[in-house]
Amino acid sequence: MSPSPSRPPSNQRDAAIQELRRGTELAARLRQQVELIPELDRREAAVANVSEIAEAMESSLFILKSQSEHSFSEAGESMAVQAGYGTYSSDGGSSARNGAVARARKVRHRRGRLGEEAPITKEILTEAPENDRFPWRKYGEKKILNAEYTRLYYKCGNSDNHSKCPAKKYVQQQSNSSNPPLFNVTFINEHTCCSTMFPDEPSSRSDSSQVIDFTNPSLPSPLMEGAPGLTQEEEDNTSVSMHSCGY
DNA sequence: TTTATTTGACCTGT
DNA sequence: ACAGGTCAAATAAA
Repeated sequence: MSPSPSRPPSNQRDAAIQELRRGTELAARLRQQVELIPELDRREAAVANVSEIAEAMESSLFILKSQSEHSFSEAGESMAVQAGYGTYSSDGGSSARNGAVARARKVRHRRGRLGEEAPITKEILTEAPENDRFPWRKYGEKKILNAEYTRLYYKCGNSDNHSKCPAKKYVQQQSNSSNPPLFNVTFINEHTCCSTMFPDEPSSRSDSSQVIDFTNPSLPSPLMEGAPGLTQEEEDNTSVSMHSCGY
């Protein structure tokens, strides 16, 4: 309805994407280097940090790419974004289905038949499945055939409030129990809420999710621990206006 | 008291 | 029939 909020020009976005790609590569190199640290504790801590850096890069890349895709095809044409170590497809093989519930006699939209857009999925392998700076709420857990660990189901913490964010993720611990354990995380749908959680900051009362506009270039990276200057009240005042932020 | 998580039931697609 | 995904009542935690 409302006109889409102003976005950075595409050339700026492309430049940012390029920089983020470079950052991702550098993080990969850095990881190789820190893996040479002889002390186990320090090595693991460093590897974890580098992984987080890489994830932050990925998230930012994904956000920017989602935006540029949207600017080309608003109507949810099949998106093909390749992002670092994550694969991205318009129908991630597992084809997330919408369930339905009889108990509540709710009529829910069925899975897209012909012409209905498939959910956007993105799969990554990570040691820290929680650490993607979005507020997730667990809604299910399931034993999966031939999987050693149960699969956990999360939806965006803003799925129930006004923004009706459709984003979900499935977390599956890899059976080869490496140390630290690896998790296969499948993201379903983009975030429409642009919310992130900053563990170091107390969440505000009655609105546990913090609404941050990731598209705002003035924002410091959420990766910086305890990053100051995030005035989310300002975001609230500007009513956030639903950026399609992706991850 | 409110909010988040757990868990068994039930759904859909294959 | 089975596997995977979702719901919502029950429960736990804040």
